[in-house]
Amino acid sequence: MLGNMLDTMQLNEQQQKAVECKDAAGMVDTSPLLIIAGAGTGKTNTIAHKTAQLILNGESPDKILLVTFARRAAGELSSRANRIIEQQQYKKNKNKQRHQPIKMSWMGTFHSISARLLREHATAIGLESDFTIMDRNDSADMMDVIRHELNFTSTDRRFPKKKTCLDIYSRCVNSQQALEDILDAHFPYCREWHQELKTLFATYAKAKMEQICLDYDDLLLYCYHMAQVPQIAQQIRDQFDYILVDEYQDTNVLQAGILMGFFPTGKGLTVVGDDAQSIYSFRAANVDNILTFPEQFSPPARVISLTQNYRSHQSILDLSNALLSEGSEGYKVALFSERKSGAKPKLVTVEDDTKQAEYIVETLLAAREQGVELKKQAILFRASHHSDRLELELTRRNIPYVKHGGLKFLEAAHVKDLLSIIRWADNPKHKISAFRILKLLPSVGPKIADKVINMLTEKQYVFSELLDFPVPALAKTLFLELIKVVSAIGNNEIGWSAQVNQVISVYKTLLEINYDDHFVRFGDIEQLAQISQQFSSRERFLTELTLDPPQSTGDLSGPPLIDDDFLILSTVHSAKGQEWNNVYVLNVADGNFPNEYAAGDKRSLEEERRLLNVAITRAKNELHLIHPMRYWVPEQQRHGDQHVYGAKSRFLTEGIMQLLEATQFPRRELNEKEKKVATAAITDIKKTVLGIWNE
DNA sequence: CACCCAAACTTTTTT
DNA sequence: AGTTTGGGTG
Repeated sequence: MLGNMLDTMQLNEQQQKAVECKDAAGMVDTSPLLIIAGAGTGKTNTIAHKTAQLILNGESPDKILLVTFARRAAGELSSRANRIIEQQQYKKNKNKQRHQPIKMSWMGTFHSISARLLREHATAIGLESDFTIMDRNDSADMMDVIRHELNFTSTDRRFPKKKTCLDIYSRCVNSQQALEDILDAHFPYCREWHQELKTLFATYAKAKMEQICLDYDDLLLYCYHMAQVPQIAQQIRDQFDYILVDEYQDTNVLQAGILMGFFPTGKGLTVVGDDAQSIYSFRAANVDNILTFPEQFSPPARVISLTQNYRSHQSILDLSNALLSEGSEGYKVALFSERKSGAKPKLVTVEDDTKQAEYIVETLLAAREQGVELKKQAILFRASHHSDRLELELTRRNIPYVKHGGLKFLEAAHVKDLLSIIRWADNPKHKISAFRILKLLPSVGPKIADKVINMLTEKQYVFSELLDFPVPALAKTLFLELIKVVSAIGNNEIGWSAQVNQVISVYKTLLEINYDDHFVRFGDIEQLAQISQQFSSRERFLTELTLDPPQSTGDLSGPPLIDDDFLILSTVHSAKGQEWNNVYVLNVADGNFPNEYAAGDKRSLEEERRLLNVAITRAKNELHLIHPMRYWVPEQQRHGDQHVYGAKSRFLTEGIMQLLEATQFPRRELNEKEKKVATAAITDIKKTVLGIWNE
């Protein structure tokens, strides 16, 4: 995917230096290292080579810890490292014997590695090792229940929504900052609720403990605190000789704290990243982590920059370089490419989002005519809903596409239902799941569900005790069936695949009762059953699925999509690490790039600049920045149906404009001759259309 | 107490 | 356009 395939086995001088890591005397150097890898500079390849090199030198794969940003990247890295090892061994002894594929067991995201370390060392820190991991939705639901219980909802002023509450909480944890500071900086409109929020969060934390649940933030938080326990830290330190961390620019205080806690001297530690692509501050990522990394150690860590870009041609890089140089912080590494010629990036001004959609469809179809498959083109945008108008147009014209960062498979109500049954069986204390399932029974609502859960608590979480609970008559049969299944699963009376079958057979009825479109939904359920069998156990299934949710429905069924050629629609955030021949960026106007909520604060503004930079540097050949003069803003309901006039993005300064080719769409009026043809044609067509009635 | 409907209110990006 | 809240009905 990345870079030029021909270059896979060959490294340039900078990459070689980053891989080899020897000191002046030619001795192996394990002192801390920072690799600044600009966009498209073959970062993945370099890390893969480095890993392969270590293994070829005799290092055990089990002693290498590889931390990536997303699971996707981990898979790519591992297969590439294996390819390199295979090639090298073949070169060395020319034997036909294929080596056993290396299995890197310690490879994953900070969250998944943390989960694993916590399960292993749970007893040492007084934690149950079979904790349930809650995804964002579970956590939000739990927040919701608690804020109702605390009576924060029935007040004259409206309390923040459950998701907002969770966002605030999450930010406090991940940045390790006080609630008041977070509210002032990022949620000023919730400031008045700070006392209630504090109570809410305290109760939420307690509830999680009672129900043996850890949310995403807890995984890091617990691990961070575990790293402060000297004996455990030492044990984990001894477990690893080399630690490689990718996308370091997007780590937060907790993640950096985990690293520094376990590996304070930085021995064997390599972090890789690009501060110019740090775009996750809303998740409390802190660019300072990468900016100050070298000074964390004495002597300071070495820094190697990769600056040769293998993706784009020079005029795209010129734009990126110029954009970044107008920013106010960072390592400011200018990228260069050997491809000196290429079309100047375009800034296309269109009237509104309808015209924007038209322009894109027209241009990308023209490109396809020229031989650029849809797959090699992508539409990028700031927020998920920005592509709504375009999606309509694509559907109308039968252009297949896949959207990343949109509605997730796991967010579909029926998928959540099914998972809830399994989760509840897995962890009877998991109230959120229990509540969700029970409410699906006919004539069972919040009150009855609550009673059932209380009963279960009283009876020490033994499911069979529920069998004679007085549920409403209508619910009786289903209720009994449900409890029997859940009980059997919880006790592991049957194997994993039988468990799934039983759950589905109960849920099928519930699905039919609760959803009109149950036919369509059942398809997803069957798909989920298929996926479940790829995992060896229930615990693995639940953990993996919450930590690495599939990006789109297409991910699950594998490659056989509707068509083999399809267009990619993606948020800029989800587009990280990817590349396409032609890239179209939607709504490049003030309000989006930069986002209006970020424009006030200097640091957020810089992040917006980097976000635009990420979008730009995805393009290999053609880059189209589209600037609608008016666009629809759904939040602006104050005056009803309203368009907002998008001012030109403040990032497009005069210097930047020099590097862009500014055009209009529609390009021009028809000339006289064309007008005549058009008029004649439409007259004829109208005649024909009416003609059929006049026969 | 469950369920349905109408009105009010919305801050983007995601492991 | 989707979520959340409150009110009315059965």
